[in-house]
Amino acid sequence: MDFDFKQQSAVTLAEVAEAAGVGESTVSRVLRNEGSFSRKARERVLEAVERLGYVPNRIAGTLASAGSRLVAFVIPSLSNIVFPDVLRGASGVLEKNKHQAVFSVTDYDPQREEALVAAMLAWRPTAVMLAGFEHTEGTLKMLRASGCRVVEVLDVDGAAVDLAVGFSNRAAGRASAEFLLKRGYRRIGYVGHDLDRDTRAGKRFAGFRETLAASGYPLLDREICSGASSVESGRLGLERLLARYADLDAVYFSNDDMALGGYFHCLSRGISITAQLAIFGYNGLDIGRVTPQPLSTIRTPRVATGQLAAELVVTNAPPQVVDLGFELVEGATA
Amino acid sequence: MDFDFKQQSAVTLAEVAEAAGVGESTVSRVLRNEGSFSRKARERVLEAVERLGYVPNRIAGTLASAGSRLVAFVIPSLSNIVFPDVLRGASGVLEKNKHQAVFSVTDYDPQREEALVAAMLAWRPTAVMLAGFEHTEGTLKMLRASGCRVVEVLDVDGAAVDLAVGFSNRAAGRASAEFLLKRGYRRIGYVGHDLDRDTRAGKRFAGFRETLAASGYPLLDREICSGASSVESGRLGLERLLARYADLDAVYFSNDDMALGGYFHCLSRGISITAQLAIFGYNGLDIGRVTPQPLSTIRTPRVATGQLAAELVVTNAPPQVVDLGFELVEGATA
DNA sequence: GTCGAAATTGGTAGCGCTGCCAAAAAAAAT
DNA sequence: ATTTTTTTTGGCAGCGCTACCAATTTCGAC
Repeated sequence: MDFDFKQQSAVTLAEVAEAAGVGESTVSRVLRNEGSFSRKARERVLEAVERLGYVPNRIAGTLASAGSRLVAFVIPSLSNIVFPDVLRGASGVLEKNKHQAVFSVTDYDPQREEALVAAMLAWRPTAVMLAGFEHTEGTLKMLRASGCRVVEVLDVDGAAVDLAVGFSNRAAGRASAEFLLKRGYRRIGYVGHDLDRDTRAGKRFAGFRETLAASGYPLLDREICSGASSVESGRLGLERLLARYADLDAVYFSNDDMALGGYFHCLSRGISITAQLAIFGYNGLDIGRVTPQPLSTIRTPRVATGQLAAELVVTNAPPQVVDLGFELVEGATA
Repeated sequence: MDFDFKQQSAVTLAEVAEAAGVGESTVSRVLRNEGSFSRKARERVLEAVERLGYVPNRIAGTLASAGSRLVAFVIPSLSNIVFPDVLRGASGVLEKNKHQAVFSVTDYDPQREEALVAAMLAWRPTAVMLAGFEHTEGTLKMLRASGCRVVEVLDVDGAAVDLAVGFSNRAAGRASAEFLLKRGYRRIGYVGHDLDRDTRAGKRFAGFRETLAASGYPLLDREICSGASSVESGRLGLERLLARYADLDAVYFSNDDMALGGYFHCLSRGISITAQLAIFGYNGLDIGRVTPQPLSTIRTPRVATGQLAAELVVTNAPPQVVDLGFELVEGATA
């Protein structure tokens, strides 16, 4: 299976200096466009760089100077569109500011998160971005000791290490409940995915139940599907829930994927949406806007979260928690 | 806006060595679990590491030794689920093999791709992964000169620089056309997104048209939506196409996102699917399996592509092109 | 033309780690 | 107890770059 591959290109800054007939420092200054150098020196350096096909070595550069301009993302998942969205927002800003994104996936496991944070810190990133506030003691300790910026995204209900950008999941849950109650729904159920792992979904659910309980129309039943959220498990979850409580009049789903599953279940079974059963989701996915009846949901600023998180990092902003809020989309399913 | 933040943790290997009362080399060997050292030395080192909260510096390590164990992904987009899927597959394998993923997003722009590849190579990655075979001359030149492994994913129709893992988009287009023809559809249209940028979608379309033309039932019309693929533009595209050709009996979409938009359009307008109009997609998204009528589409091994690509890299396999194939999902919409 | 200020330049000491090598210690063989 | 073999150990030279500083050149003003 093994195979001998040629070594890395060996053109170094010293060779460029030699070829250009200038000193190493001059090459370094020209390439970083920093400090002073003559027009002539610049031309000779650039010519040599071009001719030799020199590619600077940022490993060496970082070691010699200060910042790595590396931003480490330690995210729970890539299947849940939320995280690619945050990455997308952040990556645009980072690229514009000559930073690099590195990432690892924890699969919602705090122990893995700890290991991955350690691995990331070995690259001496400028900042580490994590989802939410729930981390192991070890993770927190490492982050605090690392001296690099820490951004906890997609939540604001908790104690931030340094920076935090997101919105209140608990408030989103409450707003969803209030909306359903206002619309007159009373026999309400919940279909969700694994809450222990996805603590933000857990917070939404907590806020939701709390509001229902306070209103005098407590949650009737819930169906928790093990594993990650998916359209299929949303469908299945609703089917199971309805088997137990056929007379539910509204169901809150842990997110839009699950809700779409529920929506399709209703379509398939001829369950009239809103007349017989209301459906409410979370996230505000694009697809939910194009279904024959637009999905009632809460739209979250995921891309903006990534963007702002990245901006705070590149501008070296002071520690703060930014609540970007969310928007309730009335839609037509509740 | 600026803010003074404490410097990086300054614990170095030398300090650990000092604290443990051993030489630097011994610390290095213990931490990498390589070479020989006594049980006692190991204990003292680990104790000191723990006590000082030492985090190895891979920047320095990489500079001193050989591989960075960094794998660079230069992908067109994070909105198109295809790429997060590939990343997901690869990231699992890479983490298992102590490699790190770095990425940048080109937004389907070859010029940006070139700039980003240059930026990536500055990190001296073990491998660079790109989408498809269409790159600028400059990109190819740099990649070849870099000496690092190159993996071109999600396509096999073209000349690979080194490794390639994917499937034939052209063949997928042909298979889709054959399927529709076999089902008896004759008045066929196409709704797609920007083909110049997404060359793989372009290849599918080319294969599709080719087969139709050869069959004597050439493509009747097409609607190209500018911008990225989305459910909304699929819906809109179909609406426009039907305004011109009301009597189409089947529509091929550039992917499942677009196709779902078309599907929803039919649902909304009461267009009977298959009886009046057939819909065919591409990708095999999960959501297409749960709609009341499962989407007819081609399922592609995206996660497996990422996995295999990563495996070939970590095992340093010889240059090769691996065609992972695809699966036609009959579904119920065509 | 001379002089001081400003612009430009190159040498060199690290950055923190690993690889190499020779020295020291421990174990095995005599 | 001595020699040989094996295991363990530490010193130190880089890896390729940037930061710092001192040296040199250029420039404008007098």
